[in-house]
Amino acid sequence: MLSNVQTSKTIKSTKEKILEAALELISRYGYKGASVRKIAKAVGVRESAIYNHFKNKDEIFQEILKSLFSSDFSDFFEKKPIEENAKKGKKFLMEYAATVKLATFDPKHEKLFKIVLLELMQNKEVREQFLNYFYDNNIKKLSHVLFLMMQEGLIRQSDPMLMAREFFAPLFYLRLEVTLLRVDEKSTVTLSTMFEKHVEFFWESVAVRA
Amino acid sequence: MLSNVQTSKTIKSTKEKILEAALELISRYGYKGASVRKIAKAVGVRESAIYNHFKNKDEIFQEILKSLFSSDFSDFFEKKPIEENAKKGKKFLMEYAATVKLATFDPKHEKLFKIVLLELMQNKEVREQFLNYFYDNNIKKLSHVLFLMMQEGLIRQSDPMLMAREFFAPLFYLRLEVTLLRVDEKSTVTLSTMFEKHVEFFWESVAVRA
DNA sequence: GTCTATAGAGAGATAGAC
DNA sequence: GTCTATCTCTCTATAGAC
Repeated sequence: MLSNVQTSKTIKSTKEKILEAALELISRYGYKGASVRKIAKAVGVRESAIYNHFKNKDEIFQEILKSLFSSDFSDFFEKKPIEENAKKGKKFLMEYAATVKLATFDPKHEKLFKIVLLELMQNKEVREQFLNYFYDNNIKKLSHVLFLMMQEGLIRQSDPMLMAREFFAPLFYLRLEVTLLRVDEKSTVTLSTMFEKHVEFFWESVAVRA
Repeated sequence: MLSNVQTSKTIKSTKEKILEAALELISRYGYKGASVRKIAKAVGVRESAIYNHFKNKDEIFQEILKSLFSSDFSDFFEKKPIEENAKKGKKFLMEYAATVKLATFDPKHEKLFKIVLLELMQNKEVREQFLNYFYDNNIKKLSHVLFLMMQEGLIRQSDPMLMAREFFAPLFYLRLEVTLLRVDEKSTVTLSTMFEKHVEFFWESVAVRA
């Protein structure tokens, strides 16, 4: 697990250090570009020492893969019953967008997102996790909430699945753009306000006026 | 230029063959994964022969880079004056979506799109071309058309730039999903109808009812 | 568990014969 | 313009001493 890496004062084991260095390097250079040499150097050990903790390079990557899609929204939908969320209407969508925005600018999540982008075309596992993750955790659950909102009469009738995609896609594209700009350390101020603007526009598009 | 590669009956020069093989291999394995060895093998010559046509591997990639963003929409906005497009309303948006759909399923464009995805995080040039291309050729020009549609009273008043993003992002996300599915030769039938559905939904969201 | 040393494969690129 | 041969570098991974 990479989750308790940040727990301060922890005396990191070599294994933890390897995972940390690998995450950093792979998010920068991709799987191929992040050589065992570079990882070892970043940790401060010899290459051979790596193999005391992992069978091979791929096992390091597999360990990181586990945390790729586990964090962002794992408990976003769980913390409150979905019916409650639906009643909140626009407020819920704002919270959702805020969660995406947070993940976009959070260093750890940013690294994981970069790895997804880097390996999406190369790694079948990443590809399938990507498609499933966004489908299940975003489109599918979103569509459920939207369906309930339709029943509440808050938003207009439409295909909930389609509507969920329409809500989700601009957030994804926004996240992609921000991530790319940040790679080159370019300003993202214009884009960072777009998360909220998107929700406003979307709500304007679907809300049923009383 | 890669543009006349398809001209049938052409006796392809070695240089053309190299570019063709490189396009294929890079779109599959990325720049790093497409080694000069593999390219030479695909062409049917020795590695050293490659260097008679290109200074180095990077020069091959640069040649391909040129065609990355040149094709899709280069003349889509040019063939008709923008004012005419605006008057067509929903019909114009349908044509636009159809163009994206066509590019999504066209083998040549698909390869180029894959290369963009593969190198987006690795190559600064690709990154900048990506951001500029989608901004200029899509968001910016789209926003112009949408602005005119607002003036015609066809659609509701809003920030044209924001609206252009809202129209564009779902198409991009759709293209991404389709491309990923096709890598693993999975069915894309459900998604392929989404291009039109998106336009319907969008129009429903912005159209001014008479 | 870390080190040195090394194997073995694959990468990009060049020299020189034909 | 293509070939053979070769150089040099980097990569993943292992053996064996400490």
